[in-house]
Amino acid sequence: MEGVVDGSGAQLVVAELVRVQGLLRQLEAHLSAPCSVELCRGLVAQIVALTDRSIGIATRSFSSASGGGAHFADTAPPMPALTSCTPSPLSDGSDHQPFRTTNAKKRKTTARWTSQVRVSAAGGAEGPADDGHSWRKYGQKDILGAKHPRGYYRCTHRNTQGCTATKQVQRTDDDASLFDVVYHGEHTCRPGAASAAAAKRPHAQTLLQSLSASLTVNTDTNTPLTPENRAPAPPLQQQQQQQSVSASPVASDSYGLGGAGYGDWRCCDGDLQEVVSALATVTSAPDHAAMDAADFMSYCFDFDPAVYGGIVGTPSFFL
DNA sequence: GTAATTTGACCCAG
DNA sequence: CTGGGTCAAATTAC
Repeated sequence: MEGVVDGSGAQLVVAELVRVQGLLRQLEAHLSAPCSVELCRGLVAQIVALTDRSIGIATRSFSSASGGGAHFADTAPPMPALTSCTPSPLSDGSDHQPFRTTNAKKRKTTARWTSQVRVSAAGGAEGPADDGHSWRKYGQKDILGAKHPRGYYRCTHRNTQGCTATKQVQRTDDDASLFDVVYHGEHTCRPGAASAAAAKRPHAQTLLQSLSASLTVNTDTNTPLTPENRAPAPPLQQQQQQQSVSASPVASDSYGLGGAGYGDWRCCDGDLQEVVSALATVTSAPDHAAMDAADFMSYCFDFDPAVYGGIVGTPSFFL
């Protein structure tokens, strides 16, 4: 197993996780003694922000280590709690060319495919988990050969801020609790300050999922399913993925790794997936402040103090 | 009253 | 001609 990513990125992620650990310990201390709810909320906010940064660092590390493109795996198996990017009904012949460049009056010409993920329903079965953005449904179509209709959404801020991001959501045929979500374009809107971080990195959970999926190990060969040995995707599709990532805010913000290439950060995919899962959970936990410290850490990190003596410590996947 | 959703029609690529 | 994506009027929700 050798998901190889950038070494400096690894150091940054470790540093961020250590800070998260410190904040969690503070939170634990505060929760075990009378304290201000606002203080705890502030700590949670810092934890979320740091986690978000870690996600961004890890994402870019993997992107650079894999040739500059984020890989939205087409063959990764499903994972608990996380979405998986699986062969989808969306990926039929027509969807291999989702970005037609036309001058069609009614068709988007600027939208680019950002990601294609499979997500589980949030709580109920009405729709996939909130991805941090506000969407407005503008259409629904029955798709040939699919059991469920496809919903079309655009960013709520399209009219006010000209944000061109769109997404398509379709319940999977085989599991009604799963949704295939295809994102087009980048968010150019500027939501309120409360969600500024999310705006800066609009699909943190999506990217995490993609990151995790991209490092899924083929258990038969014990070889990571990198783009090189994964079943070949349509060339156009790969090209589009790379284009969308290279132009994304994620790839250009201040935490960038300056084009660093392969490093010596070797990842055990199982551990990585745990970390990714934990990070994704932290950023999507419904009410961090409502949990007590033990529940919070258990929920987010499957943390057992008796075993680990720490929340994160030095992640075991940094070998 | 405003915003969001629904839904049939329209448009275009293949 | 067909299927997918979008529009926009009507409807519904807040």
